[in-house]
This record gives sequence, C-alpha cells and structure tokens, in this order.
Amino acid sequence: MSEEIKLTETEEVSEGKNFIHNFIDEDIAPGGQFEGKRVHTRFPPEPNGYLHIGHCKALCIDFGTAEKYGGLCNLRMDDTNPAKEDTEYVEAIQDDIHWLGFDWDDRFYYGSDYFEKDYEYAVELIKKGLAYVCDLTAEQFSEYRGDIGKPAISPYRDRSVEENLDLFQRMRNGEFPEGSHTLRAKIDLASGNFNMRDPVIYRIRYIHHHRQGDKWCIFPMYDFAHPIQDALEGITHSLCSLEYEDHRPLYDWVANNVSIPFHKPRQIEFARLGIDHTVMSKRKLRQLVEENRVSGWDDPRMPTLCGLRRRGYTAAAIRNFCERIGVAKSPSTIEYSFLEHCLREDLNLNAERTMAVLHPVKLIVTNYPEGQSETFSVENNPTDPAQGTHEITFSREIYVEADDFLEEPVPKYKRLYPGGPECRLKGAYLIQCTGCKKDESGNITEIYCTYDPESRGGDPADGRKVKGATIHWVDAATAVDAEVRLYGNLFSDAQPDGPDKNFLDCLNPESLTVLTGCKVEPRMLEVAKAYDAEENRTAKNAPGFQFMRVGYFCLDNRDSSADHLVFNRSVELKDSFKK
RNA sequence: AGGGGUGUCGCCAAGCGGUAAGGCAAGGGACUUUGACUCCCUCACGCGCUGGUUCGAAUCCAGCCAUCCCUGCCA
Repeated sequence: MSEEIKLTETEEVSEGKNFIHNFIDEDIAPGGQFEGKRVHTRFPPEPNGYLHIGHCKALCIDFGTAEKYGGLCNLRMDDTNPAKEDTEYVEAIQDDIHWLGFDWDDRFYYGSDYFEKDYEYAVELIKKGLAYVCDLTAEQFSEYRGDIGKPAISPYRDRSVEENLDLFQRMRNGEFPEGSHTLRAKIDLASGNFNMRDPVIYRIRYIHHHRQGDKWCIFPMYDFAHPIQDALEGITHSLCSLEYEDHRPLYDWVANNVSIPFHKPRQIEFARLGIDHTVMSKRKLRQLVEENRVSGWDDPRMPTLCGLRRRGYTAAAIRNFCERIGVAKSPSTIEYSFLEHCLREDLNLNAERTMAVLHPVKLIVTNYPEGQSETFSVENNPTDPAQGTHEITFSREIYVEADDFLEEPVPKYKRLYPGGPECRLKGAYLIQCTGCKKDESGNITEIYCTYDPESRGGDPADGRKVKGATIHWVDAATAVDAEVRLYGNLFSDAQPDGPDKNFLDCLNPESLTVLTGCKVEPRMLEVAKAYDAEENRTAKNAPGFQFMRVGYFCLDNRDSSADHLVFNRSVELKDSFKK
C-alpha cells in the first residue's frame, strides 16, 4: 500500500470523528457493552415550540451518529408534562426534520404512550422499597431539602410498601389534589448531587394531556420516564446536552433498578450550540413572538428552522454547518458569520444568477437609439455552465444601483462617475459616464452615459482592457417592481443572553429594512406565478437566486405572489471594497 | 460551601508522551464580464497558571486560577 493512500484513509477516519464516536467505538468493540448490537439513538423534542438551529445540532448528532454506524434513530415526542405541550407543534417538528433530510421510518413515538409502562415500573420500585409517596408540598420539601453540604429530611421516607402502594394507586385514582402528594425515588438525601436527593418521579396534575386526554392525573417526571423510554425502544446511546450530565447518575439508577428486559442505554452529553447575535432559548423565542417583536416563529430573523428556511437557508447549508462546528464538551458560541459562510458555499454552487436593482436610479445611454431594444443571453451560473442561460432585454434606459454612481469618486472607486473609467454593463455593452441630473434636494435622478456599439456582449472589439467595474442593471422598459426585505442581526449585542442583560434591550432596531420599488428581471414574474401554484409552501424552500453583486435572495413563502413580488435577503455577498 | 463539567489563535476545533491539523474571521496577492467565486501566501517558539515526572509534556502528576451547569412537583 502506498504512502499516499494510507494518508487518505487516515484523513477519512479522523475527519468527522468526535468524542461520542470514540465512546461508541469502545462500546461496540469486542468486549464492549454493546458488542454485536446495532447502534440506536433517538431525537426527543418536547412538542412545546418550533425547532431551532440549536435543536438542529442535536438532531444532526442523533440522526447523523446512527447513520454513521449504520444504525437507527427514533423520533420521540417527549410529552410527559401536559402543561406545556401541544399537538400544534408535533407536525411542524416532523416537517422540519424531513426538510433537513432525516427520516425515522416507522419509529415515531410519544413518551406519553409509555405511561402505563411507567406506572408499572414505578410500582415495581415501590415494591422494592425504592420509592415512596411523599405528602410534602413543593414548598414544604424545599424546607426539608437541606442545603449544599447539609442533608435533607423527609418524614415520609419510611412508609411501608403496602401503604405506598395504596397511596400511589389513590394518586392515580385522583383522590388527592394537585401538589399534595408525589412519588419519590428513595436514593440519597445527603448526596452532593441534588438530583439524587430523593427526586420526585411522579406528580399529580389535573390537566388535559394533548394525546392522553384525561386518562391520567399523575405524570412521570423526565428523569424517570426518559431512561425507561430509551430502554423500551432499545436505544443504545442516549445523546443529550451538557445540562443533563448531573442527571446521568439518576438516569443510570432508574435503568438499573427497573426490570426492563433490555440492556442499559448509555447517556452521553455534548455542549449545546450557541450562536452570537441571537438567542436560543425557547422561552425567549416565544416571548419575541408573543410580544410581536417579530412576525412569528418563522420570521426570517428567527433562528428557528422555519425562520431560516423562510430566509432562504437550505437544508444542505444547515447540515453542513452542524457538521463543521464539531461536537465537543466545551461550551461554545459560534460566530454568525460561519453560518453565513455555509449558506454562501451552497448557494454559490446552486443558485441561479439574476440581476436586480435594489436602489434604482435611471441610467440613460445617450447615444443609444430611442425606441431600439435588443436581447442578450447571460449564464445562469458561471460556476456551472450546465445550468444554462437566460435572456435579458436592453434598451436606452436602464436602472442601475444608486451606489454604482458617485459624483465625487472615493479612492479606489472604479464604477460610474463623470469622467470615470469605462465600465461594463454585465452581458451588454461598455459604457462611460458623462454626467447626471439632480433634483432640488441634490438627489441623483438620472445618470448619463455613452456606449461603445462595438462592444456588444460586453467585450471591446479591440481587446482593450476595461478599467472600470462590471455593473448589474435591469432594462427600464421591461423591469418588474418588487419588494425586497433586508435582514440584519436580530440583536445588535453579540451576547444578548449575557449576564446582567435583558435580551429585549439588545434587540437591533434596524434588523429589518423593507425596500419597495426594486427592479427585477421580468422572468421573475414567471417564477412567482409558478410559485403561486405551489402547495405547502412553508415546508420547503422558496425559489432562490443570487442577485448579482448584491447577495442571495428568495421569494417570501408567505407574502410573495405574482401580484406583489416579495424577496428576502438570505445573505449578502462578501465585499472586499470598503469605503 | 457541596456535586458535575470545561479551559489549545478573534470564533469553532484536531491532538491521547515525540516536538501545535483544519475551517471561519482577518490581512496580502493572482485570476475574474459578479470589488463575488476560485487559487496562492500570512496568521499560536505557544496549548488557563505554577511547580513536578521525563531525554522529551498541550498530552502524565500535584496545587492553584477562571468559567459554565445543578437546590422545578420543567425538559
């Protein structure tokens, strides 16, 4: 075997490998706890909100790890708390996961579907003397709970098995009011880990459950239900975020003390995703929605998957992002620019080019015959000729970007200004600026240029070098109006979650700029018409384009129609020219 | 104070005792009918700090410091 091939293999192995894979490798290796077993993970969202990019990291780890090992990943709605969950979110969560390209086949579960099993295992714990009914209210228990370094006390710890069994049955029967009784695991009231201080595993709640209806009035706590759900589904590796590290001893305790006919799943924790200039907590995102700080969960500024999708983020870009940020245990905050980079990388390869003028100023080619018009063909994507070409029209009056003209050029400016360099109208002709017209307040209303008739298509007949820039334009005779929404960071503060900060005070007042009267190529009308006929628009990506020299944009999946074109700016193009 | 984590370039992140990968960001240059893309180059004598072990330490040991999570009948 040659040195070169060996090197490649080494790279492939080390690439995309993280500490979780190291653990799994140990587990499935000969002698490991899961030797011979198929790797099985699960993604367990609580259906109480929309999925955001943070969930997406977890999701990519759960589904991605299974994929890597040729294993399986279940989708499970973690709905053990009836007070917070709603059916409304279940479908949206599934849509988002499918949009990302992951699938759970027929392995879709609800944590609440195991309530009967949970109950049986709770009874088993009672019979083993490992759980007891506690009459303390939450407030009372906090008094008994003790402090760090000081053990707690519960006066109900030593009830008999019979009494506990009877009481627990009566809890289920609805004989006690909410908050009056709980079932606690009897573990260690002196543990430095508070999760082990006789944690509550069942509480009473007279609330309608979105799925179980009014069948139950006692509900298992996450710490009790989760290991059971995992074990029942044959999960080998229960991957979750760092804040559950303290819960692992309890997770293991439950798995070890309940007689589920299966091995014990292994919980492994990783650092959750943080991105600057945004917030990731569901509570805060919900507040933004409820207080109308944004237009909804799918506002294009939101870090939700539906928001990012509406903004124009592709599943490939997001997946690639999650792949590249890595998986580790050190708390991290990724810069937003990295997400943008991943989007550009995808769109550069796949988005068709089109010309659009966001801040239009009329440019008159004074030596071009009035009434004349011609057609040019331009490539859809210079990085991929296979994507074909499309036609654009040209005439004496066109629109160009306001900042492509300056009466007084700044240093290094190589666009239009009187007496400035020869510039190229993309795909059309070479022009030279001769002057402009202004209104009373000094605004540029018209730009005047002359063109070189010998430069059709944009190439000078004599092969001379074009000193000025190539600028984009739209034929005034055929241009179509559009609304364009420009988005900036939702928060101007990089860390709106930081200590001593109210995240609402960090909101960026200029996160949305709406432009009207923007000029786009007439073919956008056809695109919009076709899109109008699309069904379930919000569950997939709307048509997206690169507006040459400006950025990537897509139709708005809610507000755009052929009658009123609305584009969202997904991300700007990089720009090395700084004034 | 008790328990559990984490500290490698501005931001991520490899590294697992043999003399600091890679990506993003940043800066320079080439190319260019997008000031984009692409392509080159630069970017940690240094791995939280201090000691120790060793021929050799980011990697092992000890102590210290910083920082995050935990005292819900939330997940």
